[in-house]
Amino acid sequence: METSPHILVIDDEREIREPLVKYLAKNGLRASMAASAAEARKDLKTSAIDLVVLDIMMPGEDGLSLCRHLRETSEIPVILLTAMAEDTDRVVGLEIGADDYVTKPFNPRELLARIRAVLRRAGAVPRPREDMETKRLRFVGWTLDVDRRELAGADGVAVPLSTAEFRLLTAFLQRPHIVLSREQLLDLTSGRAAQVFDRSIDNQVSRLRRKIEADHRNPELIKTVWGGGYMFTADVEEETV
Amino acid sequence: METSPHILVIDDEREIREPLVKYLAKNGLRASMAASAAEARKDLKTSAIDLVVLDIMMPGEDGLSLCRHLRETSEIPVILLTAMAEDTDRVVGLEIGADDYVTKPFNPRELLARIRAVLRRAGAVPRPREDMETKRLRFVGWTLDVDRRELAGADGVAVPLSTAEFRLLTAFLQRPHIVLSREQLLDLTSGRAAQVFDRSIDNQVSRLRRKIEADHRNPELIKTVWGGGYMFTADVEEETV
DNA sequence: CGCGTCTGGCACACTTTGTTACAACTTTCG
DNA sequence: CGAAAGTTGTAACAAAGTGTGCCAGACGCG
Repeated sequence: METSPHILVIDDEREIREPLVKYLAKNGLRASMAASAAEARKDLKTSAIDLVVLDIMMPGEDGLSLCRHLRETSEIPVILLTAMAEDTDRVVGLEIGADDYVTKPFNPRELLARIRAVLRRAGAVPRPREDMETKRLRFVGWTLDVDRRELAGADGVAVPLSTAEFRLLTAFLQRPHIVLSREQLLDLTSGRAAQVFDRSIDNQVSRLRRKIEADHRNPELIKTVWGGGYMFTADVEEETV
Repeated sequence: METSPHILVIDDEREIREPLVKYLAKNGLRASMAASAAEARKDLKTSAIDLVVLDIMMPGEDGLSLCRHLRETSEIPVILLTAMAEDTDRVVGLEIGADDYVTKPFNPRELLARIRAVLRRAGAVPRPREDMETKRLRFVGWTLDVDRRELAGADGVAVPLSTAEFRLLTAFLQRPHIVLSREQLLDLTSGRAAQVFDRSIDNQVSRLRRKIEADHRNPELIKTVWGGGYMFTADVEEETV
């Protein structure tokens, strides 16, 4: 069952906000609205918003500020509404991380097309599935029980994993056959940014290899991509319980 | 090691094309140009293009047609250049899958900001350069498993490949029977521009030949094209799993 | 044949990665 | 509360991968 994307329209002018939400709903999108940045922040906390349409000029906290905050704390795409058609404003908007902008007055059909375009791009990203009902991940005989945080070999014998090892393995298993940089892996496992000479991922990979590779000197599962990062090379089978 | 994104500008008007490429290069991007859709298709085959800036109105095959083709066969982002500022044209462009558009005459700085914005979004995704669902490439007994980064001989024995060797071989296998210049190979394998006396590709070819040629003194698979580059001469069979 | 240019291969320098050791920190358990 | 065990990041060194300089030989052209 496909649930339609949830759009949040943030604009202080009711004459803009309400018709727009109606129009979007009529075209198969779920749409909510907020009349201020403060109101929007509440909605963002309590709803699973997929995309934000955001007016720049608003009393109180303005759109650019909220946009910046969104960019820092989430990956929710933002389309800016701007009254001015000046180049500098457009550029500033894009530079602080908005995904697109539309100048007022706008053609609703064009805005809809842009929303769909941005959603399409965002959807293309292999996003970590938060609605993971998957409980077990299998690969070449191994079984990782995500709920119990347990890894069992083909013979059924459990191999204890530390927290970091479990997170690293999970990150790999959710994204097999693609190269993951150290920075990405660090982000996925601990959510922190890399130091200048950060070798912690190397170390964790080394430790994980000892536990899951037949010969940790000739790794088959976690391959090194010189100058690129690491890649999990086995097929992964998901088992939802 | 600088690996700046590689932009392809496609426009039939030299007065647009050339200054734009210069401007992009001045701002830290690698830029190539094509004067027609046909020329562009060639470049797209032999270079690792990260983003396309595409004029809609061109003699011969027009921009929309090429854009549609790009969207069907790859995930390379497209920014459209359009002479008209009419809503319908914008919408059509976005609906067939362009990532953004700019109306002529355009402000170079704005276009640059849009290019950066689109690249940032695309860059978040580990980009599959080709629409490669292909998992195995076979040639005269050899089998390259692209997902596992493994090369196996006719006898099934695996030959270890380094990252650069793997990338080089993949570049060849995806473009057999075509002469590839050193510059193109460098672009395809490491995404960087060539130095003045760059011999790294020669070196990698030499190393690769030792691994896959029966007699690396008389290469049969990777032939040297004097003054031109290298050419992979065997037939390649793709196996999609 | 002679000349300049291009290519193959080697050696070496440099970068990146694997591994070990160790210190700092957390958790467990008495 | 404190000791013991386990976990994790940093540093250091060894090993592997990669690029550059060089030279001899191959090639194209007169």
